[in-house]
Amino acid sequence: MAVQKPSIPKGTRDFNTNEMVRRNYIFDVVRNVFQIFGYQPIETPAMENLSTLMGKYGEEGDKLLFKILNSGNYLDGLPEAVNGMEASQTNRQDTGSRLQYLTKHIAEKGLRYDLTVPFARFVVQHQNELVFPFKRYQIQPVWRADRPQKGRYREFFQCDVDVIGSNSLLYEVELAQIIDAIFSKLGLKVLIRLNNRKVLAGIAEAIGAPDKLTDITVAMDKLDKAGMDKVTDELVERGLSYEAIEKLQPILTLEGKIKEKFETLTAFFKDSEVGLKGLEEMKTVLLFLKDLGLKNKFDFDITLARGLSYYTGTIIEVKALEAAMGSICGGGRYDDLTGIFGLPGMSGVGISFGADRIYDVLNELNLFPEAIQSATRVLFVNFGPEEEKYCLKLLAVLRKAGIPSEIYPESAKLKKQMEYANRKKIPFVILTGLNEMESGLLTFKNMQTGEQKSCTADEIQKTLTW
RNA sequence: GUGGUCGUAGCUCAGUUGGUUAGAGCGAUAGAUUGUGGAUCUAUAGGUCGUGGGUUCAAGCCCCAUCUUCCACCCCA
Repeated sequence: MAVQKPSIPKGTRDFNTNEMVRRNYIFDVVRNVFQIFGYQPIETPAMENLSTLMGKYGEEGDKLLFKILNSGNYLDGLPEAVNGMEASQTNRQDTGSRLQYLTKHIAEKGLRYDLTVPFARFVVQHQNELVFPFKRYQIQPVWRADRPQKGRYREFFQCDVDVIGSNSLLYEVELAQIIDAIFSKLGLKVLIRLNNRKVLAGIAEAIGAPDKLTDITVAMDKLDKAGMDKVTDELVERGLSYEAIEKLQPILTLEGKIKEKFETLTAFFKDSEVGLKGLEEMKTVLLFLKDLGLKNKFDFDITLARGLSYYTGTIIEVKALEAAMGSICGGGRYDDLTGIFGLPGMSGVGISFGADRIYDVLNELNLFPEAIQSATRVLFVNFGPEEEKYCLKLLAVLRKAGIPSEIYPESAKLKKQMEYANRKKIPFVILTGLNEMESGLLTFKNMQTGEQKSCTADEIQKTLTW
């Protein structure tokens, strides 16, 4: 058989031991903070029924879903018409609908696109077993059939925290605290941007275009990247009247202190109930945060939009201040995500940390602690069968004391064994030959400084115990 | 989905207007050194030039397709 070149699918990656140690460091920090705030873990399957996933992420999202081909002869039961259509209908629209029809028949499962929608499904399915408000965290990979580029992968890990079954704004505050705690622990300076969908709805209402909410937000979101001219162009393109745009512009360029933004917007929203409600919510959250004194900066940013269609209240996005990377954490409140699965009136709020992007940023800024680099702390050199037996007992003692340790598997040349320790960055080596066995004093070498001394097993254990 | 970009040894990269047997550095392995790693020296191994077609007397180099990498747009973590 011909040898095939090993490879993995586009946008996926292997992680070597070094990378995994660092990734686990991130997961550990995140998990610990989640737990401290009283969240509990769940997991859901990598694949969901397509009916669960479709239509939850907007039109774009549907296209980015990885679909799983049915097992068996998936062409069975497919109407002849689908194949017959091929020749006769060639225009693009028909191809589209034919594809949609075909997909529905040959694929009924898909890989999850995020953790929030599966969570909503989970909550509805297990509603009778859960205690509400239900606080859960979930750290698992998700998949998107996107084109890979900087900070964008087809398989990546999300770390979600959500609470469902309460509309208390205390949870918004709690999530901001979680963000602050995690990034502080990771040593990453971030900006927490906050906004509220109701504020955005209020803006659309106040400029007389309530039906254009999505168009307005999508365009607005690009303000810092594209600039006012481009945003205006896009708004025109999306069918907004000049009058509306004129009203919108002063709001978009709103700068300065949070207090001033509130004053301007309160006046702006005098006829918009939803806008005022959004402002009220924002005010509550921001006052709490101000009082709590977070380590990281936060800001009320009305240009923050966030695409996912299910958000209804607060929206949150976090950016690293010292690295060029998209958002590394985002989320918001969704008032009725469970409604579609038959459980209405269940408000939830949650955020998602993008582990892979956080990794890239920490790596770029050299923020991974040195101490996590090596796993094994001490290596026993192997001098032969007798010595082996002797060392195995000492090894068991060290391991029982919680010291990661190992023995070289054969009595190879010392050079080779030392090199092994060196390359694995094992900080200490114990040499136990016949001399040492007789005297009971082991040769203990520090690989970093190069110095070595004779010690008893007890002394070594003490040195290695922190 | 749209536009661009990259691919030669494990890694980073040379490779002339298309012309014999495709090179270097680092790394790896072995030895110099039989109880001591990092430094030095010596030797050795390692390549279907991403893949598949095509043009040509001749292709790493030119053409087409395809896969992959990276980047921008769209969208997003």
